[in-house]
Amino acid sequence: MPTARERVRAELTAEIAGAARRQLAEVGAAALSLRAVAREVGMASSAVYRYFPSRDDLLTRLIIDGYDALGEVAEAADDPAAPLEQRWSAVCTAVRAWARAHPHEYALLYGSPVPGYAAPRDTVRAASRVGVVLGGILGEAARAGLLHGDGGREPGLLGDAAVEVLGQDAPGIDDAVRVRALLAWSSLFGTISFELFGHLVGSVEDADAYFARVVAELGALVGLDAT
Amino acid sequence: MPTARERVRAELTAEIAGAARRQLAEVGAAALSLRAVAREVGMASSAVYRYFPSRDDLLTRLIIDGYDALGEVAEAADDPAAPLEQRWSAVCTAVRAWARAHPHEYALLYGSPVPGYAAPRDTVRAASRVGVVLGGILGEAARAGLLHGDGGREPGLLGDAAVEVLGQDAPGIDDAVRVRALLAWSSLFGTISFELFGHLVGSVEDADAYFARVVAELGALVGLDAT
DNA sequence: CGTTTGACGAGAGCGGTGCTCTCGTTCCGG
DNA sequence: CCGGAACGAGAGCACCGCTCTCGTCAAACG
Repeated sequence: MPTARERVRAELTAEIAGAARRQLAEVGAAALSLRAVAREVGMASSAVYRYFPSRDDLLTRLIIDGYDALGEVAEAADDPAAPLEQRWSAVCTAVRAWARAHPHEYALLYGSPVPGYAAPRDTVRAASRVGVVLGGILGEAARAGLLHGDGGREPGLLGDAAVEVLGQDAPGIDDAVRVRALLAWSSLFGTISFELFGHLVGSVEDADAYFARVVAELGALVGLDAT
Repeated sequence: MPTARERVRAELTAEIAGAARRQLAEVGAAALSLRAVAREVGMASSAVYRYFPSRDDLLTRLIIDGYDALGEVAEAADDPAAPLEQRWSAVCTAVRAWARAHPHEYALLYGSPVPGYAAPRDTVRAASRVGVVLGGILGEAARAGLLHGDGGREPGLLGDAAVEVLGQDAPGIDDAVRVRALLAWSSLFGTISFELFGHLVGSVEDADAYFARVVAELGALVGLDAT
């Protein structure tokens, strides 16, 4: 049961974060100014420090919110009743659409990390949501017997997170499959980053069609094409 | 024939850029201060503006130098006499090693773009060097008859740059091969970025072994494994 | 050879930033 | 009811990018 004071504090904190998110969308993380945020909400700049100890903490909040927003988009785009390949494609496309709609926010999440590597716990939980959705699809494919590795196991290669997202008990899953899943995940965001950051200018004309091909190629890489 | 004045000017420009590069390696692009660079070279901050019109121009210079350094590393790592798969692996490994040795510089090149998308001409020429090396390997593979697409051609999908790096006249090259080449390129840097930016923490334990597997997987994706 | 012109370096200054400190006010809980 | 904590505002510090002005010095020109 939050007191009235805690309620209004939470509201003001959210209002500051909202103004900061608007600033972020306009000018990007590098140019985001705590003073400008304070002006937008009508406070003295020093008052903002009652709610966020520093500019980096404000950015960390925006990072967490961004991961959550992207994760929600990914979860909403996943229709468990649809065929696996279609689910994979839908989630990838939704992630790309969100990135194109929020380029500065995406750059904050997947571009150069600006604080000295952000706060661990809250950040990683929110950040993992997209990976959980994609991993869930691949895990279901494994349970359907679609995925095949070479049966090899290399202790010390991967971490717990990579093992758990696919489901430990699924048949046909080994380290080769897990590596391909991680690679597909990295490649999805690598492709989106290259598109957004301008590295594909001159090489790709029809970005939509190219991305569709990439998604299909990644699906085939992990083994989703063997329907 | 440069006059003496032009010579000393070029030297001072290079000295400023060198100090800036040192600053960049230490504190990163976001915290790079033109005034600190000026202090390091023993000049007034206003004097630096005689050589670089703005901080963004200084960063652009660092970007171009960085692309050139990385391109040189990639070219030096490519031994044309080696087997194709080994050449591919050697270049990828060299690129990753450079990135790990110069994380802030790498982040400046492949992280969030900081100026309003940098100057076009000089930047893209320097930036393309790594792609040219990788594309050259794949083009040679195509001329050796290793690469096979589906024969399809989708006009308006790709740009001239994607067509030229692989060599237009090589047999067996179609848009499917070119898409896979672009994907492998994006995936290489996506993997390196994920590693450097901390997105693989918890999922990958042995980063070296994981990267070796990824490189092999990407080589197989484009068709280099069919030796 | 003398003069002039232009490049150069230094300094002051402007508006902006992140952040700290102090000082009234206001409101909640014992 | 009253004391302490939370709060907002303002001043101030050090730093930033960038501009402007003003001596100086060297190269180029008559």
